[in-house]
Amino acid sequence: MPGIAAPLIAWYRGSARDLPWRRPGFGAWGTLVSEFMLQQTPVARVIPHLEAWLGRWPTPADLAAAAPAEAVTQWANLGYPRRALWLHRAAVEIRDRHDGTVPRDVDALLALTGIGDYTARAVAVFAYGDRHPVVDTNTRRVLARVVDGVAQPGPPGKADLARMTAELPDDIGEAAIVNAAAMELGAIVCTARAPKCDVCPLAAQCAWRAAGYPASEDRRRRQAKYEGSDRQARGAVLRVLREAAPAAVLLDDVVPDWPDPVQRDRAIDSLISDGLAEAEGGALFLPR
DNA sequence: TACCCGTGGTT
DNA sequence: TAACCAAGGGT
Repeated sequence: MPGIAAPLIAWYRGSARDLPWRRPGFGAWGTLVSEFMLQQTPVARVIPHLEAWLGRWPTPADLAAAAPAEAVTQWANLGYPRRALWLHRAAVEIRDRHDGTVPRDVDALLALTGIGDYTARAVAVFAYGDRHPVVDTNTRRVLARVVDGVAQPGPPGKADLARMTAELPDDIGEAAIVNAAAMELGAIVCTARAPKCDVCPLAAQCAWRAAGYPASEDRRRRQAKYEGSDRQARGAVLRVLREAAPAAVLLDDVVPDWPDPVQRDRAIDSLISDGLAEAEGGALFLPR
């Protein structure tokens, strides 16, 4: 196995997308915000929201000084609004525990609300240039194909970090590029559907290609239907609160014609439980 | 571990 | 057009 680092680095230098968070001097806070937004939301949808967010709150302290409601409102339709709440909490934690500076230490990053294995290492590597394995779904798919010879990766786990570490060059700068390049390759070449193997820098050494592209047994759970789901109900309720903010909305006026009133009430209760809404005096509003 | 959590573009 | 997919994390 010749190793994937050298061809990945060469390919990345010539083919990587020009993305805002890759600009020199983008800053650790910008990187952190971008990573929150990129959790399960496509790049193209993130970019305009990211720039607006950083324009409004250029530092963690700026966001920490705002009400959670403002963060949830600014999050708009990016989806998974708990991320907005968690990003706000992380900003408060950064202000209170780290003197307003995004921490560099992976364990300190992991201790922040809403930051897990991927985001913690992404900040440490892309913002601070340290040497850690950064493993996202794209990286796992690339390794599954090139190294394991299977179409799709198994379930994510701690072992992913060790196997990515094994692919990283000793040179810190090169290690950071390999992390970014594996993600980038998975995002634009080694895609889930219709991979572009004719332009892949790893095609010559790809075990999946050599094996004739065997299909993986599909152990993936089908994504739950959105139409009629609790998630849709929550989304509808939260949209009303966002559009009314900072005003509260009478409970009777919160999606009053929702087809299933029991589901509507369940959505409201779960939003309150998550801290995304508060109720008082028969009215519902975003957390202040 | 399995499941839950939004939204909109693509096939 | 219904299903798939998207730089995950918390519980």
